[in-house]
Amino acid sequence: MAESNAEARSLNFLEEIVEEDLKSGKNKTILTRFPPEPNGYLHIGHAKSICLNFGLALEYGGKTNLRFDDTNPVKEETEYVESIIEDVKWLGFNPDKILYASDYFEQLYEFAVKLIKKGLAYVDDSSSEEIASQKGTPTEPGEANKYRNRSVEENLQLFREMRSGIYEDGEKVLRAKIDMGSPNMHMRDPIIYRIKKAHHHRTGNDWFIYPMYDFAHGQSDSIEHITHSICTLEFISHRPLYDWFIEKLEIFPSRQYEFARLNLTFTIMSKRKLLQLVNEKYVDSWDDPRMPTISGLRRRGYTPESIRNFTDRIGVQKRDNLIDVSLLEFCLREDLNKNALRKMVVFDPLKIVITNYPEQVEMMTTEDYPEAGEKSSKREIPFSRELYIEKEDFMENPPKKFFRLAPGKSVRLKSAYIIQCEQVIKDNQGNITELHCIYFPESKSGNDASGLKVQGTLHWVSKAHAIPVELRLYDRLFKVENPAMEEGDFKDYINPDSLEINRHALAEPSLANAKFNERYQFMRKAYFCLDKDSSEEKIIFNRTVSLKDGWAKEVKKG
RNA sequence: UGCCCGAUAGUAUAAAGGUAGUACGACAGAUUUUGAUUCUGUUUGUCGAGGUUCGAAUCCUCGUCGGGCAACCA
Repeated sequence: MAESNAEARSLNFLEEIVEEDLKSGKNKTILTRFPPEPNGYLHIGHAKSICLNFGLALEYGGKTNLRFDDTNPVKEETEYVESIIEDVKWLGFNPDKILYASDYFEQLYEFAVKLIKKGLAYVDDSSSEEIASQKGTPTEPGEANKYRNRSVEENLQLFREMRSGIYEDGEKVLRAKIDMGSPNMHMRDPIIYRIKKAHHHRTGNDWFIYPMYDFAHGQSDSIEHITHSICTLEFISHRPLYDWFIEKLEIFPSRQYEFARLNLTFTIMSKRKLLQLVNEKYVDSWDDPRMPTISGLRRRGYTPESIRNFTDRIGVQKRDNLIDVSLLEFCLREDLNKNALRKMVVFDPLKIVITNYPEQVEMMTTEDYPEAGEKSSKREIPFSRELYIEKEDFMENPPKKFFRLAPGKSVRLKSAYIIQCEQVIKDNQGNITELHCIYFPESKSGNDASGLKVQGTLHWVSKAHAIPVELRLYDRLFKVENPAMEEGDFKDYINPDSLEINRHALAEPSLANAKFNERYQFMRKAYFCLDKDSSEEKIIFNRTVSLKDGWAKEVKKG
């Protein structure tokens, strides 16, 4: 992956660390890991972490494990495990190994015993409230309690009993004996094992005690010989603890490095809030195309390529950030522009009759991938006397800069003829019902001998051949840039117009064979993909992202 | 009023004591059988005050501002 043509490419801080460790001989090779807790679906923020961890390993010839941090049985489910594995693979990465912290429960238990034997851990009978109050606050030191001085033998006995299941949840915990006066809250004798008589998604009912994050994560890293354990900023204050356990347990010295998590405008990244949106029906599901989840983005039509590209461009640093969603959309369009099949779909049909065109069907040839130029595959589209164009592409009294159809004005119909509007037909209420136009036979696309010049080109479908489709038009989920930072409930800022369903759109006939793995550009409108709700009777497309609309901008300016 | 992170255009991200650059956005223009794409140009920045130095975004000091830390969550 190294850039050969840019030897002076600047490195991000993680790449610098890795290069230094490789150069100094500290590591011969690197091993990273992506460590999700299977308690929810992955989102675009996780994609940044995945790309970072896998990307770093790929760049320096190392490997990456996918390891589930499954130490809290009450929150974790195999449904989440499966979705996470699928999402990582969809993004284009292959874990060297798929592992689980729960695989190490026995070993972790032995680590705890070792700590007790060294006089560095003790069983505490205090209640959760007592422990909290004894812990002090960030500005006041904590204080030791009477259990802190239990003998090694007694601690060993008690810890064994905790495992055996004779105590109930909350009766006892195992704590590391460090420093109740530490300015770092995490060093004030952190709890490392608690009793939870719960069913675990993998170990079933084998265990009554489970290790806490701080006594599982670093240890798992060490067991796997992870060289660079990359996590988000909020774990910085855990690092002294991470290192303390490695030192006292005398195990492989994995090292932790922290980066700033991704924040994106007009959405939220909290798993808890995302779960709330699903549970309270603000969205249909975890993979609702409005969700920032990987599965939502996938269903929306995002490509793995565009997401990987995006994470490359945003870089990685330790400062908080809020990235403009327009950058994500730029990366998406960049990819789709190259790879989406062009199609014609009329969203809001207006009938036109070509009065001088015979009652016949003529097949027009058009390119599937205009960006590919001559190499593009081609397809044929039926053209006939009665067509539909977009309502918004006609104006009876157009402003000067309107390049589309108007009485007496002419435009080209994409890949077909130039037409001129002769007559506007209205109903009793004065609504425009159809347009009568004439076409110029000499102007046929590909061998235009008319010499006519037009300012606009419109998309169209043939009335007799068009097929009805449903379009789901998605917009941003929130009305404000940073919902998480607003006053009050984040749900008050949900965009009520985040989904608009169009049931009267008409598509060119080739779309009857739309495929799930294909991306489309409905010309002059937006990129779309087939939705999984589609059936034989109803073809449904999701709008992935709109095309940039220079005209809309012009209109807005007035 | 403890400890720990951090601060470069609107948003991100480079510059490792020596010309503040790049991308996205915005704006203007060219091209265009998609008002798309492409291309060209313009715009805007080192949190503040001191210090070290021939020279500071970079090193030091003191501030200011933002974030994190007091789950038997991860």
